[in-house]
Amino acid sequence: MLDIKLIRNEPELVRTALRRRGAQAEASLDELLELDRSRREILVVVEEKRSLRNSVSEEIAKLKRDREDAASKIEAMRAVGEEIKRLETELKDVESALEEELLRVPNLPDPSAPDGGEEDSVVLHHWGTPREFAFDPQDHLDLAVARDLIDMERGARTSGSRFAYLKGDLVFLQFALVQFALQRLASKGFRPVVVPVLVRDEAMYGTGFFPTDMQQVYRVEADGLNLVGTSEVPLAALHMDEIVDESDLPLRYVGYSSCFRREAGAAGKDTRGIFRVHQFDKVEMFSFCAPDKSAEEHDLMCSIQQEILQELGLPYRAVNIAVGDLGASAAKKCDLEAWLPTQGRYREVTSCSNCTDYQARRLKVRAKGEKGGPYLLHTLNGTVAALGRTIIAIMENYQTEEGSVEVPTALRPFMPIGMERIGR
RNA sequence: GGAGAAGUGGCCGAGUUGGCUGAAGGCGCUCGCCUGCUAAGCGAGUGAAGGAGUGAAUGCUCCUUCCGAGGGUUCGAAUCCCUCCUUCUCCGCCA
Repeated sequence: MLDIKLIRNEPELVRTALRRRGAQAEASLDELLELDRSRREILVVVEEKRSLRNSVSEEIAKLKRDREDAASKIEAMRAVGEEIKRLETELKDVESALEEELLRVPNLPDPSAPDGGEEDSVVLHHWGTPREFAFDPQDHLDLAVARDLIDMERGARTSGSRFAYLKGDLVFLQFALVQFALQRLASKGFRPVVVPVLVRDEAMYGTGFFPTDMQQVYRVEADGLNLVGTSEVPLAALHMDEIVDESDLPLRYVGYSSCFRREAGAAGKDTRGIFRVHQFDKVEMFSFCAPDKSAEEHDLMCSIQQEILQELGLPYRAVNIAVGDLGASAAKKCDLEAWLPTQGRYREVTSCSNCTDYQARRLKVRAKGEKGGPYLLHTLNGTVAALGRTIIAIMENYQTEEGSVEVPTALRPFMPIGMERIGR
């Protein structure tokens, strides 16, 4: 959420920034300003009346204590009370309309995010050299099906399309990745957290997934809860409504959870294998930091992501995502795309966003300390390991001619003893 | 799921014949004083949100709201009524 005061005082600055996201992002700006104006107009009147009521009520109390007659004042205040009630209703209507509009306005993009849509994202650099195969490489699903490591048919029978069973040694690989990722991040000061995956609406609104991306979310209507699409949601909500001590910053967490996405609108896209499924597991890092430190923090998180792919020996490229492709809450986002030999291209495996104070304002996450305060923090999130996609990248890049998969050396300490190869 | 109890400021904790309590008292914290050091002691300060006014500015003045959340009763509610949420205890069930 944007600061209404910023919109009020610098409407043109906001308009210009939002225009980069597209016409509809700035569409509600004028209506918003009008609602804000009328809110303050009504507020002034209400407060005057309340002030009057307060002082007269005191007089009434005094008269009653002295056992004098207060009937005429009480009678007068009855009318004022009704007037206040009427104005309060009016005020509340305006305020909820304002709130509703405000919740739909996306974050202001960072100047360093490139203009344009998906195709305008800027490749920052490459790492690693895609392997030359002396044979025809197979894709992850062929490799896995041959050894019954991924079962899409039965997944579909049980749960529908885009659900899978992961089986056998691939399960060990997944948990090796989890251990590797968690330990690496913990050693860098990120506190491991297993998060709730069912969350209240507040957490969804607070992180900016509601109302914009409601159609992507599985909802458990009976309990009014939502399945999270990423542990970013419960991690961000961890400090909801809190004023933390500035000296504890930055607060760094690494979460592990299953993630659930409806993938509405992705029909026909990436239908093969487990590249795009409704349920996958992910290790995610999250940071709350001081507002003047978030650019630095973003760099740190991006470098951690790269370090991990490098240790896994997966060739990748880093991409600065264009404004049109940013989520509502991100001011800036960088993806890492790993090389998939059978697709002959780089595909997204991690993503790292700086949400500035957008989520913090919605969630009311603040700090105070020497700098004074309470002031809003900045929040950042980044993938450490999206297990499904990382497994795909490992399988495809580390496959052997006979169809087994070598385990990257970095993961071997976390595999069953002696297991250096999967599917032999 | 059933039966009870409770939710007040950073923390503990007063506050039920509704009115002068944003909130006693204590702890903690900050600043100052004092003291070889430390401890103790003394003094002052110490919640948040919104709005109006004022200033070049760090600000300052005033008002409103907030005692788990939302409604209601009343001239007036932390105090009375209703709904919801959360926590605790006991029982049942269960990974």
